[in-house]
This record gives sequence, C-alpha cells and structure tokens, in this order.
Amino acid sequence: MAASTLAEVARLAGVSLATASRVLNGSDRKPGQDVAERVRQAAASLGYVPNAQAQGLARSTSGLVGLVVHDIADPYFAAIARGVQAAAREQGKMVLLATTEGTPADERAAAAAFAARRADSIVIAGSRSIRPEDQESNAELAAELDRYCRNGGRVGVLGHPIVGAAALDGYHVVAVPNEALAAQLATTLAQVPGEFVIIGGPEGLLTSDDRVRGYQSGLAAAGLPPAEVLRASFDRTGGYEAGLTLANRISAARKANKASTGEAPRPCIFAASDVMAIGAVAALRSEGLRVPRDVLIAGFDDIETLRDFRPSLSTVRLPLEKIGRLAALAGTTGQTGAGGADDGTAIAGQVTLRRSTQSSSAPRN
Amino acid sequence: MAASTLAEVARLAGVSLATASRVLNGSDRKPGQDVAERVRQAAASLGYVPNAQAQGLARSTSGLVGLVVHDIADPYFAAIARGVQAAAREQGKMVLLATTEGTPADERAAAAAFAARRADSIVIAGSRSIRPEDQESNAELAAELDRYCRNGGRVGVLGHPIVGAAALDGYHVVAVPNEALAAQLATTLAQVPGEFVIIGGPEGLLTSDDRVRGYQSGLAAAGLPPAEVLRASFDRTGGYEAGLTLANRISAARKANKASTGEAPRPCIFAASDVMAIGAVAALRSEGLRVPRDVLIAGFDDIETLRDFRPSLSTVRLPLEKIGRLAALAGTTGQTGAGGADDGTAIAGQVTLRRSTQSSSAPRN
DNA sequence: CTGTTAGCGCTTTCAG
DNA sequence: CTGAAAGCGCTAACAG
Repeated sequence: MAASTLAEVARLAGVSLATASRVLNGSDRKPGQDVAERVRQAAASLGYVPNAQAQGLARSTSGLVGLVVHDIADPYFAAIARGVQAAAREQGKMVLLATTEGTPADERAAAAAFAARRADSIVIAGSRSIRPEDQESNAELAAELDRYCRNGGRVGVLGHPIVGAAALDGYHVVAVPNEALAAQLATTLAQVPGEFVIIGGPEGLLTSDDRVRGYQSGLAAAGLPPAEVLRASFDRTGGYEAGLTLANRISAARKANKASTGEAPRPCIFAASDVMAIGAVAALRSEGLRVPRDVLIAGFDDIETLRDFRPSLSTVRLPLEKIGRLAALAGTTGQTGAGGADDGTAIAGQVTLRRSTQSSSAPRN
Repeated sequence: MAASTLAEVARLAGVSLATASRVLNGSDRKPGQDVAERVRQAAASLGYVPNAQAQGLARSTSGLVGLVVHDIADPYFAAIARGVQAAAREQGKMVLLATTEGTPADERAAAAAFAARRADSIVIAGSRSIRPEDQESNAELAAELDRYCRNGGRVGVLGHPIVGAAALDGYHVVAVPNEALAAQLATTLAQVPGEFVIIGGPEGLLTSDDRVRGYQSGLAAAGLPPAEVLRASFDRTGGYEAGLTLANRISAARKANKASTGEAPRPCIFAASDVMAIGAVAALRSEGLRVPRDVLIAGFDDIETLRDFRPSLSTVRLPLEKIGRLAALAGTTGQTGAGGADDGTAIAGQVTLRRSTQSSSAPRN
C-alpha cells in the first residue's frame, strides 16, 4: 500500500508540508493562487491520494458510521441500511457494516471494532433481546457503548434502548411505536369472524414482544380473548415452521368439521414481521391451504420488496429507510439526547389492509 | 473521541510502550506471564480500546474491504453484500459500504474514498456500462483503480472488467456466464408456442446486454427469429414500465383477435433480471392480465426474497452470495491474477423453470 | 524478555 | 502568507 505522500507532493511543488496540506485539504487558510496551483499539479502528477488513516489520527475523527445488522440480505435490514447509508453520505461519511446473525455477543464485538476504528457514530439495528442467555453479552455491549459514548462517540439504536445502557449523552434511541401499531392492527382486524393466532419471534426479543403484546391488547380492547401465540425464530424460516404447524392444525379441524357443519373456520394470523408472514404463507400453501380463502394473515413492516407478493399482504407500514436515517443522524444534528432512552423523534406507522386479510370473497387488491 | 492510549496503559502497568503493545496485540514475541497479566489488568481498568487508525498507519494496512453497489436495498446487491461481508469477516476484516445509484461517477468517487482509507481490497458489484455518457467516468474509475492496484491494493469486480482498466496484478474479475445461461434459458423456453419478447436494461449496461444477447442467440439456435427488445431502467420500475407497454399491446391484440380466431396469443417475456420481471408482472396484473394464463415470463438471478413470489418465477439461479464471496476473496488467497480479465473462477448458474413459464394448464408449482 | 527510538502520513499551533 | 516542529497512537527494528 505504498502510495505517494504529502511530503513528496510538497517537495515536488517546492513548498512546505504545511502549505501542501493547506491547499490539498479544506483548511481555513488559503495559500496564494500560484503556490496552490503548483501544489495541485504536483499532487496530480504523483497521483496523490490522502491517507485517511493519517488524517483521522491527526484530526481524531474518522468520518465513519458503524452499522450493525443481523443480516444485510434480510430486506428489513437492507431497507434500514439504505437509510443509514443515505444519511452518512449526506454528511460525507462512509458506513462500516457489521453482521451479527442476531447474537448480542457479536453485536458487542462489532461495537468494539467500531470503537477501535474510532467511528464517529454507531447505529445498532438488530432487535434487543432480554433472553437470559443474552444477559451477559448485553451487559458487555452496554458497557462497550457506554465507554464509547463517554469518549465522545454517538450511538443510535433502533426501537429499544440497549439493555443496561446508561442514559448517556450521545446515546439515542429511535423509538418505533410497535406496540401501539400492532394494537391498532388488531383493532382493525377484530371484526373478522374466525379465531386469532399470533406467530411471534422467540420470547425476549423486544421488537417481537412489543408487537405481540400490542396485538393482544388490541384484541382485548375489542372485547376478544387473547390469541394463542406460536413462537419461532424471527425470520422466514420461523414463519415457515409456525405456518406448517398451523396448516396441520387447520387441516385437521376441517376434516373434523366437514362431518358436521360443513363450514370451516378461517383463522386470522398475525405474524410479527412481513418476512415471517411470507414464510407462513409459503408453509400454508405447501399444505394446500390458500390465503385469504382458507386463512387470513397479516404481517408487520411493509417491506418494499414484498409488496408485489400475492395475495398482497396486510401489514403495518414502517418508514424503515427514514428510521435508519434518523438513527444515523442521531447526535449529529443538534439533538439534546438528554433523555437517553427516548428523544421523541416521531416515527409514524400506518396500518395497511390488503387482500391477505380480506374476509369477503370479493377480490379487491 | 478521547479514549485512553497505549501509553497510559503502559504507564499504569509500569512497563514500556513496546511491552504493552506486545501483550495487547498479537505479536510473535510473548512477554512474561506476570507482566502480561499486569498489562491486561491495566488495559481493562482503563477501558483501553486500541486505535485502529494508528495501528493501520503504523502497520500500513487497514483491515477494510470496500464494497460498492448500486443500491443496498436491492435484493440482488444485498445478496452479494452478504457474501462479501461473510468473506471479510472470515478474514477478520470489516466492510466499508458505498452506494452509487448506478453512476460510474459515483463509483469513481467511492473507489477514491476506499483508496484514501487504504482499504486492503475493493469489490465493485455494480454492472459495467459502456454508454457514451459514462465514458469519461469509466476512464477515471479505471485510472483510480489502476493506481490503487499499483499501490498494492486488490480489486475484485463482478461480471465484467472495468472498462479501460489494465490487466494489473491484484485486479480480478469474477466472471459470470450471463450470456451462456441466458442462451440456455432461451433454448429451454423455445418450445413454447407464442411470441418472444425481451425486457432489458438500457443498452450499454453490460450485464443486461449479455443476457439479452445470450437469449437471442439461444432463440436463434432453436431456429427462432430474434425477439423484440424493450429497453427500460434495470430495476423494478423499468420492468413495470415495460410491462405496462406490453400489457397494452397484448390487450389490444386480444381485442382484435377475439373477432377472428378467439384464441389469443400468449407472449413469452424474458426480463433481464428477477427484479425487472417482478415489476413487469405487477404491471401486467394491474392491467388485468395473468401469469401464466395470459403471459409467460422468466427472469434472471433467482433472488431469494423473491422465491415466495407467486406464480413462482422461472429464472436462472445465480450463486450471488458465493459470487460476492469470491470477489472479496480475489487476491487474498494465492490467486495468480495474471489474466487480469478473467481468472476462470468457476461460477455456475442453473436454469430453473417454474410456474411463470408453464404453458400447460396443469398447475405444478 | 524488555525498553528506546524512530517513524507511519497528516494536521496544526507557533514563529517568521 | 508560509515554514518549522510537535504531536495523533501505535508498531517495529534495534539495543540492552
């Protein structure tokens, strides 16, 4: 990695290091026209590329934004990443990507790596977990981030505060009203006849928990009994597995019913994320069940790539890209961050009913 | 960003800078047990986090892999990014992400930024363009990368060599047999009765061009005349627009035909990417046309997120993640790279027929 | 095995 | 307006 240095440029231009630096980088002091031109020429002829590491060391900033996600190929995270990337770009920064497969231990490692690289800010997009097995890693993550903030770093977290993190300055969380929106979705769906079932992520995954809880409270508000909750991994596979379970159950119920009424019940499923919902639908289909004819289902997120899916998925639209952008911007703009836990940045969602929960037979969407 | 330094740790531990460095980082020389422990304690109590910028400066490597994509939210790029990320991770590196929205000018900027950050290697995933308006930017990109390679950097490009780039050492391209696979797809589909139409990206986008050309040659090999080619942007929107055009045309043809035969022709569309295909299907549907009843369509890539799409999309499966991984690994392993243009890393695709091109009425998939 | 001492490439007072 | 010099934090010879 032996590129030419500022010193070489300076020598070639016949000026001092300081002068060369001043003309080649945005210094407040502007050297004379002639000198400047000479330096620029020298730089060009040498193919000079400033060493950002050295600049960073000297200026003690890196122009880096660290982003940690579970899986960049998951469209949910990809959407957020796009927002983060856009925000970073607007600020002339670059984003450093880390993937954790959802384990807090990896998140901790990523945070440490970002801190080591002196990232100006770090955005954590993976959902928080309070499962007992993650407790230790969470504590370490919190400690890592606390220190990072104390050293002047800024962290933006999506959805939930890091478990155990102090309400430090520079620590921001972009609050997402998962619970309220899920409640709203439930209320909207409450009029549907059949039985309600929820497919959620593992217990202790805060985002999933919020959505499940919200949905239940929405049902309760509508005077309905709580829905059964099936737990599975918070991804397509989990949705698929839960869907399989449900499919078997439904088929069995149908067989039993056929003898008597002839009229089959049509369960209404709520999957805690669009990705899970898609998995569930795939499973239902593989068992010969159809949506919405035999089963109704709704998801959460309104993933863009999944909007062309048929039947169109009822869901709650979340401004993922904006959420990512806000998290990346947290602390950059003159935010107070005093709250630590929640600075009230307004994220609005939107219950979006489409064909997958349409109980009438009239095809609409 | 004022974290504690190695010097502070050394002082606290009562050892020299060198010793502290040796115990805290993987040096080949191992200080004594007692001393090591003391240093570690000091580091822990101070919350010491090594400054990667300084380490990078001193060691003159950064542990960074630069990745440039058009749009990280596009599932095609997201899949590749996952591969790159995985490869980077295995090597203990982190990935720096840059987004270009497809413009070579931005690619150039990204390459420069990566070079400045002294990335150990850079992966370019966006498809190459030879459109006249991109000529200048391409030349600059090539120059930038040439210099980067000359300074010891390694670059991995997907699909096509950078236009104008020299066959430098360290410069690798992961060749993707787009043309051959498209031809194979066409041959497979050639038996279908109706008329063939291609929806391609703008002329000059190499990846798209390859696929279009391959498809045409496949048709030719089957004794069929060349298909008409509709051009649009190489994304979902482009597919949608082209789909709309086709939908109108088909509807018109149907009306005209109804009077005479009563039997409508069923065109077979080939979209140069799955994402375009999905857009086209959406457009066809919005106009009341159904797949495969009224129109057959095939895509390319076999994007994972789109596999649950119905009707299931006929396509050509590409090992996107592997491709990303190979590009990231290029040069890292003891590759020769002598070829410059193509080092024959074998990428295999797989024509995958599914329901969207099923001409028989029997639903299969 | 440990400590000293130069740098790595650039920024930035502080003089001139 | 320009130059000299002191670091930024760490590594890596080179001596003890």
